[in-house]
Amino acid sequence: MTKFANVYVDISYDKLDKVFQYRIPEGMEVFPGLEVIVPFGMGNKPTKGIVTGITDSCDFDESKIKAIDSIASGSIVIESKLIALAAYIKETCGGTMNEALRAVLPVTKEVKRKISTEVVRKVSSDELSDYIRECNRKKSTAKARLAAELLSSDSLDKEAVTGKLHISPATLNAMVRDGVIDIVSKEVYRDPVKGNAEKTRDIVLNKQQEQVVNDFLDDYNRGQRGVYLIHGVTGSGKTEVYMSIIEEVIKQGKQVIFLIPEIALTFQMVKRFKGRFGNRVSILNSRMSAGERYDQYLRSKEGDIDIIIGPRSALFTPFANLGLIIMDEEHEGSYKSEKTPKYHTRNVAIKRGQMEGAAVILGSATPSLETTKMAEDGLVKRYFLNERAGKGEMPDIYVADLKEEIKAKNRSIFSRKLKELMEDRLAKGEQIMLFLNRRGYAGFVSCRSCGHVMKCPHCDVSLNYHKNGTLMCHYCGYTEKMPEKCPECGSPYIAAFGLGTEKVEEFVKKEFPSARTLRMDADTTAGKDGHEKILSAFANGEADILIGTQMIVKGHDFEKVSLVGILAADLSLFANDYLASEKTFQLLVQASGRAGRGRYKGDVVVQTYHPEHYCVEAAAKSDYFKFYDREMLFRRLSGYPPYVHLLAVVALGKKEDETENGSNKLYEAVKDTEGVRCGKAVWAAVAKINDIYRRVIYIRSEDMERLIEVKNRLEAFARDERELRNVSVQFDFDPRAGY
DNA sequence: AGCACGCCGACT
DNA sequence: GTCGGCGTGCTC
Repeated sequence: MTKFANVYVDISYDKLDKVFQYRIPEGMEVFPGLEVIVPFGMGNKPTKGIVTGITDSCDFDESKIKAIDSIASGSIVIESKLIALAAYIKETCGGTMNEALRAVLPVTKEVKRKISTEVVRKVSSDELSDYIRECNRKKSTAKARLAAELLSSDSLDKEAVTGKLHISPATLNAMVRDGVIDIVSKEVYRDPVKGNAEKTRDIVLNKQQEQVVNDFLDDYNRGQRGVYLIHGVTGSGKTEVYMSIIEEVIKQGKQVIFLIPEIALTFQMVKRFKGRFGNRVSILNSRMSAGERYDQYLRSKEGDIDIIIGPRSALFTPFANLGLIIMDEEHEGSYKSEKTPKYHTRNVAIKRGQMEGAAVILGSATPSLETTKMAEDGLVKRYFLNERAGKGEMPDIYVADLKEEIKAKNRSIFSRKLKELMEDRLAKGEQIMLFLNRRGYAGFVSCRSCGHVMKCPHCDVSLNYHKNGTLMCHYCGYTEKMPEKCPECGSPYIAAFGLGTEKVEEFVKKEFPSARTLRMDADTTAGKDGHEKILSAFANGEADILIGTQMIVKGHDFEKVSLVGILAADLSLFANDYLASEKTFQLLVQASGRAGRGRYKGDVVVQTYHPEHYCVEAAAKSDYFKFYDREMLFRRLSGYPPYVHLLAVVALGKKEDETENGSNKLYEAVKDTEGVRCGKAVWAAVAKINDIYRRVIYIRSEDMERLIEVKNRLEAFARDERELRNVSVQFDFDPRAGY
């Protein structure tokens, strides 16, 4: 009987996002997940597509059905489980199936296996010693050199032999003829994990950690596969708990996905894991080469590794028998995809866990409100770790009221308390981290005469001043020279306001001339291993003070840091964003967590104009639940997640009027939907980015299903409505970014 | 997206 | 009279 295949044609175009049916030719073996070449369109252009299903009958005019051309060579077979996961992502997050398929496919094409050539010794050590003597007698120094090297190891990499040892191919051939060596080529996996494993020390769990491990494994061994939260203070040893659990899970022949929020954290995590689990651990991320990625994909499929470590894309590693997904620092915003489909890794991880019978562990010192709410609602089993595991004590946290500093005529960016502690630490040779949430030299540039603010011509934001005399847009990267006079009124009194990391560095150099500084922000980490270089330089003690943005607070563990200064807590606290308090709280707690991880007692200074803000107060006392209760009250009263679900419908267009008009049409189409509350279409806070205009509609409902229905209706509407043909519509459920 | 069909301006 | 402009519509 003729069979038909449902094929998603791999063209990244929204309006083509549906299955096409093709006849499967006699004798061709086709199954879901396979990539095939099909004739497409009037020109029967050979086009790659992904088979998502096989049917006996077709729902289309059979005379128009074409046959599959061939099976795509060198393609990746997607597990059918991952296709189902892609369908889930498409349904719950919006976007096209093609986009969802691409999201679950960290590897898209086969890359030729790397061939490694080795020089292998063929004779015993004794015979080899004789051979060396013989060579020396004949003055065959090259042969003797290689043979001597082979005394201590059975085989050597050919590249090293021809390179480091300066052995010519002719010599090698002669030695093959002499019968002492062989040259062997074999396919190997590329190893993306450079550097050596951290030496393993025996990890002794404290009582709290042990309890968590035991309780989890009790559940696990009974076949229970739920979602767990480990809420542990910074330094409480969550990683040791994870590793003990992982050890047991892989003993049962299952595999583990370990998610981290950022690629930059891979290195230090993988070092610890390699020490414990050897080469059964690997990594997967977008900075790896296509070949490296392909190999890790293959290794996971073929059962060559048990643990994969990586950012959110690693969630889609094709393990045969997935037993556990761990999401470290689960509160981090980077777990939400910023491009369509805008899925949250947590939701997809929980879904994959359910689909494949794997447990999910979420870990954080400052869990997201969503997760804590799930725990309070009994949907997530929660463990607390409230003491530091090692010798480190919790740091003392001082809040410096910047209003008081002004009253005391302190014009420095450092409060008196911070300055005093910095001097103390510099004198003792301990390290300091200074955190400021704004890169560049200063903030916006404006004219003191007329108030004109320098803005990006492509985006609806002000330009930031950088020290080399350029103005830069932090949205699109546009730069221009700092003008000498105001382009509006001609006044020379045009100047930069506000404080950025570059300027902080300058202040430090002025006030602490002997201190060595390092700066880490988007500008200094642009290169390939930018993060790593700066972090390892700091870890090696090449600087006394590390100055940086967000990125310095994430999970790094520096023994000698005993002081953390948060220069302007208000910068993120008063961002125009319902997540401002949550982000600030997490930041303050995580940043404080960097202090006093080793044998030095840590101090933290938080500088703010609003010491009475609940977010600052709770962070200063490290009181998560004080913050949680206040913030949940705010979310409930103002109608924000996790109390309700929020859907941002974003209309994007090249023309201002088309975008405005189109978004208004979208609003008209949904405004009377039952069970949802729909805001009018308004200009996004940043109304233009990269010359694309942005309008937004916020829709709220307690019921996620309702919002998904709304999304489906709007997707269909946008596809069919003429006035939306030049406007693209994107969906963002429970957005973590403001629009 | 691509590609073809289709109905209006400046060219051999 | 025709070559080609890209608006519109379709792709199993």
